[in-house]
Amino acid sequence: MAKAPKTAIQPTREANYPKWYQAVIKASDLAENSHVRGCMVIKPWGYALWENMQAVLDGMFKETGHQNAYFPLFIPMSFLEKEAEHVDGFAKECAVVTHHRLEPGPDGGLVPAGKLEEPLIVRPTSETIIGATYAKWVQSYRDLPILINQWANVVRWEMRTRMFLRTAEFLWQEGHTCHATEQEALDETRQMLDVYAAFAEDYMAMPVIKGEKTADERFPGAVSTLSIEAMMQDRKALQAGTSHFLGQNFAKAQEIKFQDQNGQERFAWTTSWGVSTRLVGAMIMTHSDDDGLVIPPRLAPKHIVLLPIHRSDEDRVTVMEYCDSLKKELESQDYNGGKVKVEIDDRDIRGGEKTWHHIKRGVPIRAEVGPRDVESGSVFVGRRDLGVKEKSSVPRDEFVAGIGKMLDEMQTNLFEKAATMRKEHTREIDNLDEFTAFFTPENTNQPEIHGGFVLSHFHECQEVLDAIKKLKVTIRCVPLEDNDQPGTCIFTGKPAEKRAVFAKAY
RNA sequence: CGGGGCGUGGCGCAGUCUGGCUAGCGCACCUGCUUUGGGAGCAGGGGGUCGAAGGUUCGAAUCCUUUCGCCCCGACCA
Repeated sequence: MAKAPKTAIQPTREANYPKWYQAVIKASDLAENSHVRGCMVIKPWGYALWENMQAVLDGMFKETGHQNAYFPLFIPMSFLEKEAEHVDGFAKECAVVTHHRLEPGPDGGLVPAGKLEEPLIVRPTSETIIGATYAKWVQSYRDLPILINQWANVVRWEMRTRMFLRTAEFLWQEGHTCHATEQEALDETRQMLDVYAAFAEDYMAMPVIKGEKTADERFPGAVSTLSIEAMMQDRKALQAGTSHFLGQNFAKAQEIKFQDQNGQERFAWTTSWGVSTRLVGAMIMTHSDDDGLVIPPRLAPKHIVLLPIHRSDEDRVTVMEYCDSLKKELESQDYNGGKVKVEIDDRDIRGGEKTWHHIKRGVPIRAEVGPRDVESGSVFVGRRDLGVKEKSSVPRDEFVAGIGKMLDEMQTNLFEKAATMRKEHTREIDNLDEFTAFFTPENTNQPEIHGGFVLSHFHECQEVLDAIKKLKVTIRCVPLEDNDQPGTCIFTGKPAEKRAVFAKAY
């Protein structure tokens, strides 16, 4: 017996969280670094997860009246220049296309030739090009609203990248809507935030706080930015989705105008909202453990893996027959608006290795089937959200009939676990000393997991920002719900209407 | 872009300070035998010229110069 490591993933979360995160991605086969700096290759298992996220979100967008469309990858540079704040926000991270042809160079390689008259930027986000298009589409109030989403890739030339959390190129969806009235646009902004929150909680099993960003954290060019914020297992915050009320800023910059019922010419009101492959990172950091990935059942590409165990050829035949028919029965069971997804892993490798393979990849349920199980009409079941050794024998009929319930239980369990974790590390703080202590690690020499979410009253001003910057803390958002008690800003002593969520963040 | 670290078979590393036997080790891989409700054991085997370029030297993974890339921390950000 080889000395099996205590955990499949090393280092553990406690020992080194960032390294653990990378190790999980590698061990679970989600993605890997590519030959291009800052860009990743999303492998089949990771992409299947993203596809599941896409499918659910896409359904939610359509239920709320949106349609998909597609706009160009390239944006003329002049488009970006039209909205001043927008330029400031994105100019530094734009990839720029300046040529359209390659020619043999003097040293044998290729050199760019055919300089473009106007450089094109690779979209970091599409407000400008979509806005310019909407300007052509909108003449009358009868043309509104426009409710469009696009699934796309965008490029932001970030200084520092991290797989899924921040890559130079990433996949996302961006909704862009255009309305006749301010209220309608505001309602849309809030509606899509609620959609994101519902997705995060109901599908990702990830509790989130819905809130509004302060001015310094706002999307460049937006009037207000709403976000959902989640707590990762290292107690840092991750912005998991944003919904922006753009007011008339982009409409004015790009002349999205229409005539209203009274023949008056008016600027439209626009919104934009998006979530990205960052959600995969959020999912990893919310649920995974020191044995690898844990996938909430409602997003899992496979719900159950059947692991046949057999020695003789004779056993093999009966075990495989049993597995095949069990697979069919399971696949006829309803789950989450579809059917249960089952895989039989009959690869000719050691049983232990096979089991760990699926543990590391986060398959929700493992069911071992050997001659003994065949004989007794049962299966030996292990759940990814429980201990590796917490396996139990379940009668086959019971297993099949209860599979939906078991997956639901696991889904709920994951959410509860995450919610409990967040609750334990969230507190209301009403004085600065306590606040400072909360965000100061005990051992400054080594990175350690500390802090969490703090709800404190604040008066939005530079003084507050300077104070928290020293602690490497940011204002995540001002919660939209249960936040009506006025108080005193713990940094300035000024009266404050609301509390904000303070946290260290990704 | 600032600070730190690292590039040696598929992966993880040792060797580099103090140049010198055919460049090692673990895992993975291949073959055989054994084992089989569990990340197997034994035996045999294949694969690297040490990120790249230049230099010093009788001799360079090791010293010097230049360069490319990656990771971590910071600033910035979905």
